[in-house]
Amino acid sequence: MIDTKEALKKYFGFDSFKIGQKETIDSILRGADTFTVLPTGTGKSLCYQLPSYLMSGQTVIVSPLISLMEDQVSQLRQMGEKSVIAINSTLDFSTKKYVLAHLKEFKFIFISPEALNQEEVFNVFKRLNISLFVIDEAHCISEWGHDFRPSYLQLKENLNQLNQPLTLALTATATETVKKDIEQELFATRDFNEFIYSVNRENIYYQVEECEDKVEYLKQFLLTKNSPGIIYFSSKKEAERVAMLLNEILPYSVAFYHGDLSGADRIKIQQQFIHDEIRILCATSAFGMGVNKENIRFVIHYHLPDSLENYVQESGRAGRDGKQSISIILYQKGDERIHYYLQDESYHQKKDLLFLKGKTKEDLKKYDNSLTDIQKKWLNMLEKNNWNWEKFEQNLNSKQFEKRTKTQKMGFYIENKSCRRQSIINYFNNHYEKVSQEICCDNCTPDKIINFEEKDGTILKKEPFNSKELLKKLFLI
DNA sequence: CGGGCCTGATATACATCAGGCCCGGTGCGGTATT
Repeated sequence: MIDTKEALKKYFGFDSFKIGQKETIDSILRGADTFTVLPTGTGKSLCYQLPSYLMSGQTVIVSPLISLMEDQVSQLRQMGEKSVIAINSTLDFSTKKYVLAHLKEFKFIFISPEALNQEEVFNVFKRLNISLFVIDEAHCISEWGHDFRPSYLQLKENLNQLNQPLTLALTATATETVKKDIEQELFATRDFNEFIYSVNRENIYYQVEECEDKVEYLKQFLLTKNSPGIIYFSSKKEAERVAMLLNEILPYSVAFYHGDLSGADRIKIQQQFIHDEIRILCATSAFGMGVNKENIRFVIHYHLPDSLENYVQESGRAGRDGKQSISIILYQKGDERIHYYLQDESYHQKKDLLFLKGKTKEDLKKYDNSLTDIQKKWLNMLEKNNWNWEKFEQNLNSKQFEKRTKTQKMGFYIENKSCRRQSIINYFNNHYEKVSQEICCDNCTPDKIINFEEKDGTILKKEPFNSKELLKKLFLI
């Protein structure tokens, strides 16, 4: 038996494992497919990096974001690992050709599910010697696979064609739905080990505020604070509007972050936030995955999150350093309707596709220009699945219903008068876990004063460059 | 889905209301073109 502890010291310089790591690594080294759920973002990459060093073949890591891949690549390179590459659209044509021709020489290969499904790429993967196939942020299969990023549902077929390599799925979100989807899509015909750790984040206080004037609430809250925080919005415009407003009245920088920003702006703002040059970020759900900022003291939801899964992901970005932090949802009746709309919207896009049923390939070419991106991808998938419309329509209806139900449950959480922490834990199906904390939530311990400010926190001066940048953006619209 | 806003009709000189319209998240990709 391999001494994993010795390997940990040798390759990473650590003396002991963090929670969940040893169990996961031992399982992989025994040759068992593994599904691991760890609550925070820290320490998950070691779960595949260490076994990778102890096995002779190559490790493939499927990752949802280019920025995530690049983080991991540079982290490995910093450790002195040269044999690492990310395959995605940032590679230019000739580099990509070169990399594919020499892919056998790389130990760690990061790739997006879309890139993996390009024919010329996948053909190369078939000839690799894959000792471990990792799906990082595996909840994306359930969250995005059914509509937003259908390539995630191709992984099942990819694994088949690669002769079922040893597979590891990693995530921080594991409701029954997510687990079911991952089981079905990745481990359908195989036994696998499952390691699920509590979602409870003891150092986060949970609070819900029903309020008419959310901006006023924010002003009151923020004027007495001096710590880094994120405010989540379900609309890009509103995130920008509130960021501008707060930037005027607060003595430090507030910026906004959403999917319309260019890649360069995203990187810049994220870096400034990580280095405390920007103190508060008004963001949509575009922000956060893979962001390792330890000292975020509060996460406020200006709008209702669309599900407890996403709420836990987003609020969980507070207090990575283990210090007392707070998560507040500002709720106003009707906040949920945008989610219902957006869920309908993606449903209707699928429904619009149904009129293509029965048409020949030649017929379909005529419509090609009028189809949305996502519709084209569905057509692509349907073709690969021999035009199984029946299955397609069934999925369409059940996924729509599932998403709506999740938003409704988020609404129940708001109204709930019992312990919020316990509600979250129950939702993630850890019913046997009973919590009781001195500092817990607004329902359990409303009288406890939450002091999460650093005593010696100094107010950094405003970055003039950045506020100018924000103003420029506003006037360009 | 549903709140907010504009428009036009009504009925009568200033306001009210019905009806229509608008708006809203997440990312891969080598799309074709100035």
